Amino acid sequence: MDEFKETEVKKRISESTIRRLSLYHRALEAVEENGSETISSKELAKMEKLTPAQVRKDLSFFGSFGTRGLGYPVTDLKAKIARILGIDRVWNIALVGVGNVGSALVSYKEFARQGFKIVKLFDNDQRKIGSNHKGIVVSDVKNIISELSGSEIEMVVVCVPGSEAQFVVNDIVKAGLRAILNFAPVNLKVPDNVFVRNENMAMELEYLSYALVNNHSKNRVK
Amino acid sequence: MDEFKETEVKKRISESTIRRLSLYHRALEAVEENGSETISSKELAKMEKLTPAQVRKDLSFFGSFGTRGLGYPVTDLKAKIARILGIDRVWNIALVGVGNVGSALVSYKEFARQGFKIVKLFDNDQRKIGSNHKGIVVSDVKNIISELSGSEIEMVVVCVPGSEAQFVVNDIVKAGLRAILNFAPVNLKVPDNVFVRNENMAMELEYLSYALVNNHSKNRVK
DNA sequence: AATTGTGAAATTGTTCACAGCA
DNA sequence: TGCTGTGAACAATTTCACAATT
Repeated sequence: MDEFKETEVKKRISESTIRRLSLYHRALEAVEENGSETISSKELAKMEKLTPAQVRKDLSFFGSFGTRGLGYPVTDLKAKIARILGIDRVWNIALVGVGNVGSALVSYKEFARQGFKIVKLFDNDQRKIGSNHKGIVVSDVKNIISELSGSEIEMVVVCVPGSEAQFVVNDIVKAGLRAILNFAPVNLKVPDNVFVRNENMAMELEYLSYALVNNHSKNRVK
Repeated sequence: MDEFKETEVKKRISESTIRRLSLYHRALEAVEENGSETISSKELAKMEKLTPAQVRKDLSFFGSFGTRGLGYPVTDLKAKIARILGIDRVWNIALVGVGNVGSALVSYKEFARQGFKIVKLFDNDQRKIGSNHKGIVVSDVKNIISELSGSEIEMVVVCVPGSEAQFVVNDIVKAGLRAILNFAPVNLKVPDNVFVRNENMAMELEYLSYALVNNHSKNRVK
């Protein structure tokens, strides 16, 4: 069974590597504003509390972007990472559930700045349907399948209550979309080719609670 | 006796285990509403898309909560996990930065439901200071050190712009607090005994972007 | 018969250490 | 000399597999 490998075996890039690419990208934005032209793995690592080896290893999965003895060219590396992450373009996004969290996200600058553009809103509340949020008129979630099918929208942010989330997601999947950012505190069932990321803000507070109660102390710096 | 587990030399429990405990707790809340009295590791795993072995291993770090042949008692296990996470009590929380995200969190039901009670608000905007959000009057962030020092507040949610976050956090640390949930897109520098969790919503969209662009498929054969 | 609890094995992820290059 | 790129070593985490228990 361990004979020959296929020639085009896709390397398995770990989720943590991708998440760190986001951090590197963010750090490089800051460095670029400083005007620095190059940055070493050591400096980049320090900015995000990682190790230089980790930075080099992560980047090496995608190519050789640096110059030995010098470091990485800031602008170029930033562009390459943006390319890898697919954020060298605009993504059109729909948001379902214009409640507290939903309406906050409509105005969330960090999304816009990274090219994530919320262009459509849905809700099931008659009082909200037809109302205007930041120039976007709220549509009835009943029409979500037809409005998303074949549209320019490729991602959906779900901010509805937990009890409704699965139904909404079923419709999103029916409309043929494959990327969902879920703020509802439930585990969504989706087909294998659909990507779901969960944003669970209470979970982070629970982690802090655990840390305080268990009186952890962090690792020493070597 | 599993009572001794707590007094033993502290095992290093991984972050992922703690995060999964949050998931188990959430799942058990749902199961309890169903009225089921016991649940097997297999059922619990299925609810959160994990493996039964993972569930048993995670729980085994903290004690023997189940009965062989039967499974785990739902209400009891839920209470034990709440105890481990430290969410068997109310945590008083301050929130700094009453902008879009900040004010959404003041009304975020999931926090309240888990015993995370936002009791104090801070901002640096004169138009917001003195205003009322859900019964809480916004204080001037200038007074944050004195208002938090020795108060009943033990955690702070930071929702200020990235450029201000480090300054606010310095004051939180000066006030003696040790748990921070950070929504600003920057890496905060804090002493070793202070816990910071970062909530980076754009990062999750970036992950979705990567997944779509790289045409991943979750059921890819290894 | 069903299911836990847990060492051991397998897998995945991180760090080391150094060859290679500017 | 300084710093990258990377195989190898190491560490952490997950899964397996089965004895123990009800």
